[in-house]
Amino acid sequence: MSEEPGPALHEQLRARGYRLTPQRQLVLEAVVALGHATPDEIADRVRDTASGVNISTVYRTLELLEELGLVTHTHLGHGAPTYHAAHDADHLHLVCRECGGIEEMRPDVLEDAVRRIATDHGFAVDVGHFAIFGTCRACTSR
Amino acid sequence: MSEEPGPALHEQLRARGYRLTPQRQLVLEAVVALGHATPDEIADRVRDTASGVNISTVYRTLELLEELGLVTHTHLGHGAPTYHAAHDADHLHLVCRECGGIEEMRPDVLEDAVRRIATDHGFAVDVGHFAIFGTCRACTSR
DNA sequence: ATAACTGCAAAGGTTTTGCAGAGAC
DNA sequence: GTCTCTGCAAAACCTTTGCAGTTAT
Repeated sequence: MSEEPGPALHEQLRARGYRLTPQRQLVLEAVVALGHATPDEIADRVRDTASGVNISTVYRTLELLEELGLVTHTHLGHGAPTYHAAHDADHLHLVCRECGGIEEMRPDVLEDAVRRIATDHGFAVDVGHFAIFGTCRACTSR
Repeated sequence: MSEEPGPALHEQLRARGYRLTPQRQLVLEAVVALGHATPDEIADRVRDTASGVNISTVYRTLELLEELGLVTHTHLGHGAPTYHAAHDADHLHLVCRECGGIEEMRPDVLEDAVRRIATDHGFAVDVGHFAIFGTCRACTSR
């Protein structure tokens, strides 16, 4: 595992003139712990662990952490976006439109396509950032 | 062009016990005419053409038309979803996260990946339904 | 001490819902 | 005449913003 412990966050923040606060640590920890989570779920999680972090602070913090490259977000459909810790962002989501289920998948399958899109369109694909919609095995055979 | 004129909609609706209303025709026409549009843009368009269709009717109608397979929607990011007429849904969207620009692309590049996802995961990918995020040529060189 | 950060409350935008009246069949 | 559909208004979400007080540095 290439997990970065606390101090790294501190450095990253300071390097840009930001400060390390308990809230920022808690939000980052929650994202890491939850794996996948919406801003709301993150706020809930933090509420359990500590005195709580206001939802607007959660939003502001997620934006900041994303700017620092520590988390990323994905749109899994209609509702709120899903946040991941950056270090395990390297997977795809298969979202079933029938049952709403979400599977994860290694991104290898798209390597070739990504290369061609870069060549043909000069577009650098961010593979983790989108969900693939369709129908899962269970729903297909129904 | 394989454009279906009015009567087809009537049949499709009746076959499922639904009714043909002016609002439904207008919304479908607007989707076809606009190519890409959010529910709000559709409502605006319809407002010009006729006496207007209430926004909640637009939502309800889009849901219905999607159920009938006449339109599809795509999540192009944060905000509102984008609707297309089903017959020209066969393209992909490249969404630049820097500038917000949207390019369209033929879906051929993904054929192979789609086949593999079907084989490996039993998941039937709906190619038109997702946006591909990344950085476009202009923003890369900036 | 200073500037950044947080919580609160209010506002903004999008989508959904309940219901009574209008309209397609 | 039915039963569906629409418009309206309210509510439910999700996210952002202004501001005054708090806190990291």
